[in-house]
Amino acid sequence: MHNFETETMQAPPTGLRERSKTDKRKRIIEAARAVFIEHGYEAATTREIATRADVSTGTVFVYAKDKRDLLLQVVNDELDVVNLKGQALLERPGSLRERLLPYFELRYRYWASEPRLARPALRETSEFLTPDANQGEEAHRFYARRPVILGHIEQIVRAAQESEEALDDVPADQIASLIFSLYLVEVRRWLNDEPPRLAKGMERLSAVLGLFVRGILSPGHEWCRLSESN
Amino acid sequence: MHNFETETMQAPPTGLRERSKTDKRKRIIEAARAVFIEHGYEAATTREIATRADVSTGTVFVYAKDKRDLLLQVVNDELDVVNLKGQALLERPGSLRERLLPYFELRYRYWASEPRLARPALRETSEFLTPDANQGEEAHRFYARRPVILGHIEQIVRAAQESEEALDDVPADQIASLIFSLYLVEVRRWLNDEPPRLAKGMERLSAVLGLFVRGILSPGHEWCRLSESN
DNA sequence: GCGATAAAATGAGCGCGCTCAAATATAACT
DNA sequence: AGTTATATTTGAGCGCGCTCATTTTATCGC
Repeated sequence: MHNFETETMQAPPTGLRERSKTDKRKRIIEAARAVFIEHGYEAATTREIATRADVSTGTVFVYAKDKRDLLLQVVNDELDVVNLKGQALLERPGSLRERLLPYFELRYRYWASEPRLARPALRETSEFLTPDANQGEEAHRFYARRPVILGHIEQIVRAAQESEEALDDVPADQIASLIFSLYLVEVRRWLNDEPPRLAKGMERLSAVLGLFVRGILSPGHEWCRLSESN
Repeated sequence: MHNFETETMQAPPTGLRERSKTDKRKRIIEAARAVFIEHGYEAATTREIATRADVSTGTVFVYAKDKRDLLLQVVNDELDVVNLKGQALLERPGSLRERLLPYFELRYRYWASEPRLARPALRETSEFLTPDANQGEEAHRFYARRPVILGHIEQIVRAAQESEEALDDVPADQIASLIFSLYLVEVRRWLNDEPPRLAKGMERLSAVLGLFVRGILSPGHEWCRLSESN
């Protein structure tokens, strides 16, 4: 309580109030991250998160709608970074495989880095959400990334169509949507491995995508050199 | 006194105890079904289920490991029937599409009949779960159906390969697994519609499967007459 | 019939996620 | 500086899923 800060150097453009608010928010989601990883999402208690963030249990729910929202806040910022890196990757040229796999590998790498976060995040977050509004802001942030990702994949597919690697008698967005579906099922399946090995995951994803892609490749092109498709 | 039980037609293998046990089990899962449908899975309380089944709250958890287990008990019996009908369907001849779509339609029909049950059942039940043992008996029953379904699909695919409708340079089980993945994503997406319309669901599933199947069909064959592939 | 024994049902109670009336801290005004 | 108005925090408390020591009930040898 010995706060003699009245003498501070400059007029703070951000009032004390606002600053302590963002401080608190940061403390809370950092605490949440730590506790989720330490005990696992289900076993983690919001009371412990509150204690570690040095706030009361009530305050936690001022900054997050519910426990699930807390989890999504933890991953959302990190996933935004992943998406940015993914976007950067789009600049690089290459075959369908050479562009698609690194794009997904980025995501696999992130999920692998913290399976304790990844598993519940992908579980709590069910397929192609309800457009329902009763979901909370962070849930919307989470789902808002999907059209972005679909856009990226579509871009890659379209490029392949224009270079005539892929047939263009099917709209790129349909192809992108199907590829994304396969990605979704495969990450989920992979995350049940203990632990999820990146190489194994990419291998299986490549196999599945390769199998699909046969149907859209132009004659003479192939997904993968040799027959190491498995 | 007049204990002429020795005279009864047969030795009763079911004592009073066992009979009242199965009675109770039936009452409980019927109550669960009703309450889940009435309030939705999340909002339903085990206390209300207990009351309706005319047992104490504790008894509910003698017959079910937890709330989720209750849900799975409700759907498991019904899904076994669906699987049986699916198996019967395998007898019928036809093209890949003519055999695959009715097979999945059976499942769509079931899920559509009670979306209040379907949504949480497919949500609580995450992708290809951990083969972990800490899951409860009913969860295992649920997942044990997957290899069966995969087997059915594989059978259909293999038949198509043998009739030379489909190429046989890819193992049927890989194809089956991919088709099942697409089904999983599509039902989930469809179940977020309010309400889920069977026709719409089958249309989208057909479109997605059609897109995939291009890659495995023999030249001269097609998934779907005309270009009503959407 | 009547204890003895084992199986099954019970419900008070625990810790959880989450709420909200009240308390407290900050800002604004005179 | 004091007063009022507003934003923020608080924690007792609620209803939930679930447990387990205790009580109730069915079975069996006599």
